[in-house]
Amino acid sequence: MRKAKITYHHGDLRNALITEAARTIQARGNVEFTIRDLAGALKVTHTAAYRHFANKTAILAAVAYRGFELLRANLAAIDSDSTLAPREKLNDQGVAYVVFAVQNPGYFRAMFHADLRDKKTLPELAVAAQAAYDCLARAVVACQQQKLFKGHRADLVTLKAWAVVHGLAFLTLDGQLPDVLTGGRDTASSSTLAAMVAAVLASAP
Amino acid sequence: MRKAKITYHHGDLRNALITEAARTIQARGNVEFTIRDLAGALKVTHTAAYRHFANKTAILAAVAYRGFELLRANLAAIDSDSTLAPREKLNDQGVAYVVFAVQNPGYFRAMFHADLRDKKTLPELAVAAQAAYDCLARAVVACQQQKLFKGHRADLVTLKAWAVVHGLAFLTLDGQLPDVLTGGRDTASSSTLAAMVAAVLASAP
DNA sequence: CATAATATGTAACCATTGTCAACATAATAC
DNA sequence: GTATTATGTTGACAATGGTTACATATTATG
Repeated sequence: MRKAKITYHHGDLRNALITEAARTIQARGNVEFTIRDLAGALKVTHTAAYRHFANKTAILAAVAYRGFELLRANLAAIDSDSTLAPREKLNDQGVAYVVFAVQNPGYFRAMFHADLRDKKTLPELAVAAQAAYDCLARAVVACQQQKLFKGHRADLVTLKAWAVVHGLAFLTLDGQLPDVLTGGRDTASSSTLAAMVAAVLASAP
Repeated sequence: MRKAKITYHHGDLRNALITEAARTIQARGNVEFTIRDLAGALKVTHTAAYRHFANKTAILAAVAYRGFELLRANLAAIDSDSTLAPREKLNDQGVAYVVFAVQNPGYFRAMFHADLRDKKTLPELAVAAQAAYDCLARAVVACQQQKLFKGHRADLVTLKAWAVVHGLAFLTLDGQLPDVLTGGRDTASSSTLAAMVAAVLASAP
């Protein structure tokens, strides 16, 4: 559970704080944490955090950044899998998006928090977000090169694909899924969830 | 901008507090407000709020409840419009969902906040939410009675329809829409937004 | 080993904020 | 007109929580 290199007092307080912040957000279900609680969980004084972050928002930004990186890595793995057809890539990426959100709600919620909306001041965050989006966009373009989605604008198709999984992700996280769909099963199991998401994506309209 | 009946000191402090809370949430972009700020904006002492609400969470719940009611009313109006074909109803409801969210972000964000997730303790909130969902479900069933979406499960189709618009709503609110889509235009104009949403919904897949 | 650089701890400040108790006043009922 | 209730105010408490200044411990470096 702890970091790798214990080279100093704590070892890797910066990363530990990010991880703990994500954990806290996940536990509370909303983007709220206190520096003091993070530090307390790591057996460190709360002011130690200021050696690694300028302020609280910087911690949140770091959580979001790592989240975008993780998501991008997941999507990129599918994108670069040469055994998959374009349509499969698109579907798999959609499933992966929801699974990521459900398994990493702490990161996912941070990624879309209002305090980080001002992308101009957080350029690297915008880059990371764009990189993840580009994976999805590539899959759509590949589909169209196979004459799929004919007559549809690629950017609109991409946005729709994103919107479905983004909506599914938040509905799941916010406990809004009708019971009929989960069948009482817990969405904690990623395979169950993946099957469910795939079924929804395959549905009309 | 003020309430109708001025029968007492403030007139209708309870409703005014709800409205002001929604306004504050909208302005801040996240579900955060203080009782003191609400009261201050209404030229009332902050403790006056306790004459109408047990605590802060009760205010939030009232905001969410009114939100679900407003949304349901919007969707129900489309649902009961006999001049519309089932497929049109479904589309129009989808557009209406996003437009509602963008025009009433204060209510919309409250409706899905973590503090209200415990539906068991807030039965009337769950009822209001279900009523809104049922409008959408009815449109899907009507479509299927016209042999649309053949071979697809009605509940999955409904969920997908909900997920798309829910995702679009939050992406728009959170400022995640790629510029290419908005074309630099502001989503504040509901007609522009409606056209955009309709285009996305009409896209594959 | 001495010293600089880095990381963490101590202590305190101070603004914010939810909540409560006691009191005051306006609206309504009888 | 007086009693009653609904509504709003005053004042205060206690907890929270971000932030800073300064002291101390640990490690790296030469």
